[in-house]
Amino acid sequence: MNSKELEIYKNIKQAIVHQKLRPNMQLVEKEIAEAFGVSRTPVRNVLRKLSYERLVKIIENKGAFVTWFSVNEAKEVFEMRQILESNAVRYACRLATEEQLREFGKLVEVELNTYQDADYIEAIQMSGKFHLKIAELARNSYFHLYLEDLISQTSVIISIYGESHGKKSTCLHHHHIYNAIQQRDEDLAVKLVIEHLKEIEDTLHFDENLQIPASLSDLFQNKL
Amino acid sequence: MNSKELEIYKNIKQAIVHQKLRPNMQLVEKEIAEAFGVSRTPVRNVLRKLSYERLVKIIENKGAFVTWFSVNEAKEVFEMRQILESNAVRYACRLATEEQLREFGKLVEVELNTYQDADYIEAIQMSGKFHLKIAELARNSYFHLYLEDLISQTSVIISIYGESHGKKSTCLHHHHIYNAIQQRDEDLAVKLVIEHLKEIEDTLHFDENLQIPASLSDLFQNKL
DNA sequence: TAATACATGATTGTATACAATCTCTTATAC
DNA sequence: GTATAAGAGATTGTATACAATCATGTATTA
Repeated sequence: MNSKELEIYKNIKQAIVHQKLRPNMQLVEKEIAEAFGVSRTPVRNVLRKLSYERLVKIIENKGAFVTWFSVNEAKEVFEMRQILESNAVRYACRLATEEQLREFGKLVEVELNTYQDADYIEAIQMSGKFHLKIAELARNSYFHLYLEDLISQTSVIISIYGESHGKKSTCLHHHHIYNAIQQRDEDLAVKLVIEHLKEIEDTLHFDENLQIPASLSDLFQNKL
Repeated sequence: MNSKELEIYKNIKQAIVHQKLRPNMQLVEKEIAEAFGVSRTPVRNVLRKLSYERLVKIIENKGAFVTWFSVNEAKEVFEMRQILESNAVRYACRLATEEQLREFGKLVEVELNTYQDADYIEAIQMSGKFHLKIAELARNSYFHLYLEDLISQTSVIISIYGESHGKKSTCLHHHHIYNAIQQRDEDLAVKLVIEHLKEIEDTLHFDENLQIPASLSDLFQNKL
């Protein structure tokens, strides 16, 4: 992916993760192409990449839509995050250098400060960075590869089923997890990560019948 | 991905996994397009998908090449497989229905028979199916999603560093693992899976300096 | 002879034109 | 009035033409 596509990719992904683009919304190639001053070709490449990350669902001859996660799909995401992150944090405890831990400490500090003048969108971003930092410390690029996607998906899931981001507790949890890693207390760190993920999941209101309409015509099309 | 692209995708992926296309070989768009009687457009889409699966590496303005895995990358693959498969097999023990276990049993039988008239390529395929079946039984689509890729990557890694596939021991291991799952003995199943993966990894000869040339010009380019 | 510059060919990257498909409207028949 | 069919518009899918880039080979010059 070259710089032009990367630019488009980052923008769309951010719009989805920041919940500017809501689940089920259609992403029309031509509109995006015109917005970025390019042809449809690079846009199509970006939409495909996003579909492999499950942030976008492409339906043949219909188009690309921001992914709607069913209750079951959402639970799968949390389950896989628990598996990967509990392993990652264990590896992190064993493998992180003192240098890396200091850097990690700074990140946690910044997150705490960011929370003070809490911008919702910044909170999403900071929280994601925290979790991905643990993946980095674990020294296996697949942790980062997979968790990058799963964490982005979590943002969409939260935008569907709840209002969890930016909670004060998130920051405190992160700080406790950091402390455990810093003291290289594997078992405690794993326990805290699992609890943390559980708490996020528990703030959600899983309603099978919930539907966010992508447009007014969508909302009313069955009522005429 | 539509049926046309799927056809191309399956063919190229199979050629890589079956080691017809060797690591570092270039995949020229035009050649592939002509071979399948299509334009470059769908071929490019397929190559991109394969690059997201890490079977192909795309270098800007140079082209697509079958991925070469470094020793470190190879070890990451095995490490992540151990994490995912040990979890998957645990879930499988808990969640698989009796019906699913019977089906699984048949698969193991077939694998044993296939081994008798052992075709190397069939052995690769059967072994992959076994591992992916466990991912299915675990009832979380991410197991299958991730392991599908990791298992394909393993084939390429074996083609670089060793000659492990099709061993008799593989089949026996699989049978033992199946028995453990069938008896829902989680801890035993996990232990056997970890041992099995370790043994595959141990048959490899990790040589940092190993290089498979993609062509003669590649081989001699540093010697002139 | 060695090094640089230029030209050529091959390959990938992008834009665009056209084909196929789907959706929604309108018209027609019953 | 309802249901079916035809048609227009919008959107995606594919092929192709052209642009950009890279690698190779040749020629020129010191």
